[in-house]
Amino acid sequence: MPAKKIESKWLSPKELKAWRSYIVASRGLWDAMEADLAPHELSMSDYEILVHLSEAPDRQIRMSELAQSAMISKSRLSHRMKVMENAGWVRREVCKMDKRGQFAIMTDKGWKAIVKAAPDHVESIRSRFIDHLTVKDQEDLARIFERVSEKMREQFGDSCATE
Amino acid sequence: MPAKKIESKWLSPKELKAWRSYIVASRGLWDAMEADLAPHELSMSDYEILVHLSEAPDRQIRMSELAQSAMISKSRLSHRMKVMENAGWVRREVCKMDKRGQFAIMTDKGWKAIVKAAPDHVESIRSRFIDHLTVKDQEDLARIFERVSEKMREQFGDSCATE
DNA sequence: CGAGAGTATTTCTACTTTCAACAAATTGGC
DNA sequence: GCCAATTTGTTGAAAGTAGAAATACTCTCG
Repeated sequence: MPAKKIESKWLSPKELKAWRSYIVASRGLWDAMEADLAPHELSMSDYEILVHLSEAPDRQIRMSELAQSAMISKSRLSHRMKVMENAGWVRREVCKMDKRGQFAIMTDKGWKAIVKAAPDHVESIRSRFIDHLTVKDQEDLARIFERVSEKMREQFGDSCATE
Repeated sequence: MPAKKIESKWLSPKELKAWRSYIVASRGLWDAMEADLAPHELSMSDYEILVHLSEAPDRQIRMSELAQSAMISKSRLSHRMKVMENAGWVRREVCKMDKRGQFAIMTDKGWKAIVKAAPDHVESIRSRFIDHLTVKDQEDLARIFERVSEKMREQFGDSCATE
């Protein structure tokens, strides 16, 4: 049986514990932070979109780029943008250079919304996560997850295709 | 101003890096693992449900308990169970003792499905995550996320209320 | 016993997200 | 210049999800 890797042995206790703790905490953390953000009428995902938009030059950016940086599909971005457009936080404008393209543009109202939400969100990140880490922990986490991301990138181009 | 905490200062570079690396890697990891699991006609969430069900005594457990351990809402579990029931992986049976209740019961077919998927899933956990960690990393992660979970539990009972 | 309170689960409603087209515009070869 | 292939972004239908209301029991206590 010279086939694939037969090394699919089960996880050791330590490996299992690392994985389970990570997964369980992460799901809880996400839910808790969604809840923390809810008073601002924002989901974690919408917040992410707005942050990336707000960090773009002139607070405007092509839809595709935005989808990519926020790690969501184009169709999803399209749908969310429609909602946020109705809320008056963003507007869209065709790109002169490439008429297929659209620019997502953050409005003043959108800017104000994110500026208002940010301190609470930061406090949420702190109280739910950062405050329980030593500086060493922070460095370790950064190093570890940086590597995980890097390996994912080189591993397969697949699955990133958030098409 | 003795009010709440005004300490909502922004994150330090190290804090920010820890948070961003964690969030970015986690989203990528989740997507990649969903993709890895897809050939088995399973989502991460459904896999989780089946694992908890399979670990219950006699591979059967009350709906509420299952929802709680899999960290999903009851209505969602209800819906997924209907799907998995159609797939023949589980069945439901009223509880004799308390006729309000239902037991979720894993069928042989369900057991076979999870047994078949497990090795690939473990390989996925390894290749995407565990293989990039030293034993020290594993211990650190377990400790850190254990604490994060613990703090969430004691912090507020809210948001855990996956009611 | 029987009314009212409480519990377990499903169903209903209102989104949100995904998936598979689709139109429009651009690109590149010939 | 012309046509096929690709890229950009949108859309509508289908699937998924959360939370409230509905349903069907059980329990408590007078």
